[in-house]
Amino acid sequence: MTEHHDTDVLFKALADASRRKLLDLLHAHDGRTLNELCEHLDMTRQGVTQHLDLLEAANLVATVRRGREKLHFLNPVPLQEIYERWIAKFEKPRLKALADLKRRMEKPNG
Amino acid sequence: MTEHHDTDVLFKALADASRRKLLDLLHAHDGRTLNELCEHLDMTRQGVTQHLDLLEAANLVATVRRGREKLHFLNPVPLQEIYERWIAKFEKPRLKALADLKRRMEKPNG
DNA sequence: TCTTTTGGCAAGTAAATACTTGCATATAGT
DNA sequence: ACTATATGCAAGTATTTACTTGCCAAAAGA
Repeated sequence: MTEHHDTDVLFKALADASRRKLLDLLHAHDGRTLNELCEHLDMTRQGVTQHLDLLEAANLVATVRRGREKLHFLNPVPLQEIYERWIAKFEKPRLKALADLKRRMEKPNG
Repeated sequence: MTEHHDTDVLFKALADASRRKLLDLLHAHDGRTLNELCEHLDMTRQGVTQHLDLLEAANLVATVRRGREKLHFLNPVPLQEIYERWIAKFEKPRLKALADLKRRMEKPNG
């Protein structure tokens, strides 16, 4: 609507479970090639490429070519911006405190 | 994918600019009726209803009927959960510090 | 009771989305 | 040079999504 275009691209990039899984995979282990990522998703390589293209357009993934391979890296900055713009804004201090407590209780030795 | 269904519903609810605008409207002023919300969006009432239904399914909006009116309230808890699960997880302390700094510099008298 | 206001329900449509198949290209290894 | 590997590009398709139009019902006010 009256909103920044990048914001829309970013939220749309996050709106698909396969793409969130790709982010998770890169979070667990950065710098993977396309084929390495494909092994974890139940779709063709071309499908994965298209998802990665969207993540790259949203600036959530950066790539580097090394020879015939393409390495993928996670960029968490846009997620931080979502937090600043969309979550901190809506956050009630009490609710944050509750969430913090819940997190501490869920992993007491974390 | 291997993911919780609610997570998908939540991200999909946030993936549309009109729905994010509705959240903004409720953040600015809670408890609005359907028609009040319609005044701010350039679409039919039925279209707005469908967006609100998705927000309600994602538990981002709760409603109460008062006579013939339907009042809408924002529930920020799922946003907090996104933060806990998706942003804090990907966050590098340095990047958070940068974002904080950027925010302070952008509104020096905020 | 009659009319207006507020909202619900259902079906239709146009566009966006998530894939696929098929073929082409560049790098690497033998 | 030949083959295998890693990826790119393009077009087709089925589903989902974001709307619309049209009609219906309930509550409120005259």
